[in-house]
Amino acid sequence: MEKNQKIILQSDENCPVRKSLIILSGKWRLLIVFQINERVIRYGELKRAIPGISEKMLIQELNFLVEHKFVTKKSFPEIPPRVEYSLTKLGLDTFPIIDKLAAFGLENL
Amino acid sequence: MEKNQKIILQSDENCPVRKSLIILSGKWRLLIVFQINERVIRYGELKRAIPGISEKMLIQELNFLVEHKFVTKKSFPEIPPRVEYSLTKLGLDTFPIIDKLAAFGLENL
DNA sequence: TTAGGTACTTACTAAATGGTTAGAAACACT
DNA sequence: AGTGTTTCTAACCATTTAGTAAGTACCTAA
Repeated sequence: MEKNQKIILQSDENCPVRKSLIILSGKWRLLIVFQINERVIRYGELKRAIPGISEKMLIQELNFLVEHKFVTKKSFPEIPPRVEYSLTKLGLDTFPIIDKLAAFGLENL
Repeated sequence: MEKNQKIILQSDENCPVRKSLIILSGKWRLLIVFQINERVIRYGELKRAIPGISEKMLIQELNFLVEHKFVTKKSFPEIPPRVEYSLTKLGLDTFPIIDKLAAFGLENL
C-alpha cells in the first residue's frame, strides 16, 4: 500500500494504476472478460450473454483483448463459421479487480 | 463469486460491476481519489501531485466526486482562496479497487 | 502600478468511444 | 431460387471525454 502510494505520487505513465486503466477501462472490456469466465464460449453465445452490447463493440473489444493476450481465439473452418473464445491466464488475473468492482457496487451503489 | 457471476449473466443496469464502472471509470477519477488518500489537501497541492492533469479536468472531476459523496470540500473565505479536499468513507472504500488495479498493473503491464 | 498567488470558469477544439445499419462470405436446407 | 445461419467488416454519425488557452476575482507585496 505504501509502495503503491509512492508510485502514484508521480502519477505518470509508470503508474501501475494508470497502466491498468489504459487497458481495462471502457464500457465493455471487464464485462466481456468476466462473462467468458472459465468457459470456452462462441461469439454468438457471448453476444446473447451480454444484453445491450452491439456486434461492433463485441467484436472490437474481443479483438483488442486477443491482441493484448487476455483472450484466446480459435476459429474452426466450418460453415457456418464457428469461433471459440476463452481467457488466458492474464485474462483470469483480472478477476480480483472485477470482484472488487462488484463488491463496491453491491455495497455502495 | 458465483453470486456475482449470476448477476453478471444478466449484465444490465443492475450489474454491480457496471454500476461501479459508470461512476469510477475515466482517466482521472480513481487517480484523484488515491492521490487525496487520507490527507486533507488543497486544490493546488493536488494539481502538483498529479502531473499531466489539466485544471479543467481536475476541477471537473473533483466536482463530480463531491457531488457523488466520494470527496468532501471545504472552502475558507480567505484571500487568496483556500479550498481543502478530503475523502469521505465512500471515497476510502474505493481503495480495494485501486489496490487491485495497482497490483495487476505491477505484475502484468 | 504592476506582478503574483489561488481557485476556479468559459469557450473552443480534438480525440476517443459507442451506436446503427447494411452487407459479405459460404454453405445447407427447402 | 430463395432463406437462414454465423462471424465478422465498413461506413457513417452522435455522444462523451479530454485538452488548450484565456480570463475572472480578490487581495498582497514590490
